[in-house]
Amino acid sequence: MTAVPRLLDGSRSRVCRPRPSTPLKRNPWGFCGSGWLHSIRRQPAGFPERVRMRPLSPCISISATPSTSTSMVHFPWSPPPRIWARNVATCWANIGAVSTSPAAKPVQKVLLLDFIPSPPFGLAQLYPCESSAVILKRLMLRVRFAPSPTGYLHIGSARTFIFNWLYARRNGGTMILRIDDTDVERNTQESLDSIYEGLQWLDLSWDEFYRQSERGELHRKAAESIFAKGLAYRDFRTFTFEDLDLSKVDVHAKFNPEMREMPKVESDLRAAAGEPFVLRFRVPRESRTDVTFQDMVYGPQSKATADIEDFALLRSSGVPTYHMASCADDADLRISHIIRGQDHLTNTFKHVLIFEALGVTPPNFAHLPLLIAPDGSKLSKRKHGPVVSVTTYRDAGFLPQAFVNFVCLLGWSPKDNREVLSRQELIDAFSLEGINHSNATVNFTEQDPFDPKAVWLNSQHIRAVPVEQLAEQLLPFAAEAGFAADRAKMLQVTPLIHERIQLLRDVKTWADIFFLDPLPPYDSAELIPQKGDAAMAATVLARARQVLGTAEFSHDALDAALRAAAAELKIKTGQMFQPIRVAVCGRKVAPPLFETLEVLGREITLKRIDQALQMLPAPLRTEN
RNA sequence: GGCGCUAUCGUCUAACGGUUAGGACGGAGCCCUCUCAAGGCUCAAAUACGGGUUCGAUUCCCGUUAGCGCUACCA
Repeated sequence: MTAVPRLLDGSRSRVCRPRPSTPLKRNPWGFCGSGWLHSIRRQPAGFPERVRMRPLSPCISISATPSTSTSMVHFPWSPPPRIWARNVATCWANIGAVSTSPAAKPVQKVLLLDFIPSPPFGLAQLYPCESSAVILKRLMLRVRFAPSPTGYLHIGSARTFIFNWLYARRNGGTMILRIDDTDVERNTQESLDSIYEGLQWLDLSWDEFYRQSERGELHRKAAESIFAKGLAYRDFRTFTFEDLDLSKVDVHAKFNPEMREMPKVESDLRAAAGEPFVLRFRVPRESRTDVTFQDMVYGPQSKATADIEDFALLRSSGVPTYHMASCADDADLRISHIIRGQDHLTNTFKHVLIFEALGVTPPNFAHLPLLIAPDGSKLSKRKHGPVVSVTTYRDAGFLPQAFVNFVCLLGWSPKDNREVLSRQELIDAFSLEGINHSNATVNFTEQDPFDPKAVWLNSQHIRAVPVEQLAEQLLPFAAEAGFAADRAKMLQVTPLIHERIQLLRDVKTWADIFFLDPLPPYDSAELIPQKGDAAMAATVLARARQVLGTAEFSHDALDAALRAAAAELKIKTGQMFQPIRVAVCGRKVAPPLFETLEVLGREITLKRIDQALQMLPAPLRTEN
């Protein structure tokens, strides 16, 4: 009970401005009631229409007028329970960055003890051991994925999204997608499209959307406020990245004493004269010896202020740097947990300083071990090409759930020896404690672009897909392979290849025999059975032709008839079946024979046997 | 160069300071079987190195080595 007001007392800075709330026209979850939809997912312009039309999937939404005493809250984790709660709307408006209803009054003392559940959906049912304070904390949990659109979505960034997403979904928090597109020159629309495309394929949702380029004003204001507090200074020197020799340069050389200690009058004068400058953070070195924070994965971290250079906040063009923009946004959006790649671990010391300068308590940090290539280098599109792109996996016929499964196992483990996990199982099992500290290698080669474990996981997930659904998913890959496949035919074929394919594109190599006519040419030597000769092959096929001319084309009937024929010819079943298989499939490796014949039908079967017979010398009369 | 992070089979990983160091993928072999796949069984395969602390170290501490990251008016 004491913890809650502390969370609500407004100790965090309120840089954000209220956004207008949207009147609720149609409640996507089917419960009625007039009121306001407090969580709106803003859609970027040029957003793919299909995604745009999907129902909102906000993490929490409250529908009620804040003035009424009863509100309804929707929790997104499944199964979605509905909980009656009181005063949550005002409470949320007060604490959240999502939106502020004009009618919402700041209520300091909103206790979630007011969060009185009424039957049949009691909080006790949901969280038998948890207090309201814990639940409030869950509601306030906000994570973000902040890619910069400078290339396609690759496997590493997808993993970062997924870990954020799992954490939000596991704990009932809010997932935010923020495009960090401040570097105008390097950003491309294609890259943005690729990110959407990848996330859409993976069926990963987010609850709020922002574009950093639209929030420049906020970032600049934040930088100004730091400058106003005397925590930053103007640096009028100019040098380029090329001037720097990283192997020799010493941070101490970048303290810029002459700029750092420049009298304010002089600085103001030169700025007023229009001299360009970079705004640098004045890292406090006198008042403290080190910067510390607690990383939820790597544990306590600390670094001497003497080893942190006076980094830039604003470029000479006035455009905020990444550090500035990112922190200003994280503060404004009330990000509670920053989950990102370990390459930002050392940057975090700077970020902590920025948050403090902004007067904000730094969020929680969790850094993820990096994904690296087999040669130990960081995954990069330039060096490793499309093998690291998410769309490459999609186009090869990975199932999104298998991809997510695979990627989660890189640097994280449920610790109970489970490997094949459904999306829901991942959500249930996910925790930051399970993340380990060392980089993980994605095992790919030139010849084989996919990690064998990813392929195996995919085959496992394929086997879990119902036949009808799999057939449907196979259709585009069949079309890609040039097969004239329709639904009905595919439905017949799918069971035969279901547990033989590892990637959806394998339909091309396994199912061709059902769609191609005539068969691609093959070597007639293939027709000769083990321990047999061409004569035996010819005999077998001639006999098979007779039998199949009359037999009923069902599995059991074919089984009985062909086994009987083998016994009659006094040869092994294998010797009997193999020539038939090759005649019908054009190769030795194929789905089981009787099922195959059944699907192919009498006409095609006989035609293919005839063709095979023509490739062989005339059958010998072996009857007597 | 400085600073930070990391180190278990080929790869992904498990192991309150006490295990014959476990599992999975991949590899090899056997069984099953109309080929393939699946399934069953078996095998090979790891605590980077050197010092401590401890009755006992994969685990804690120090050093070495190696890898990665940051060190930009990139993100």
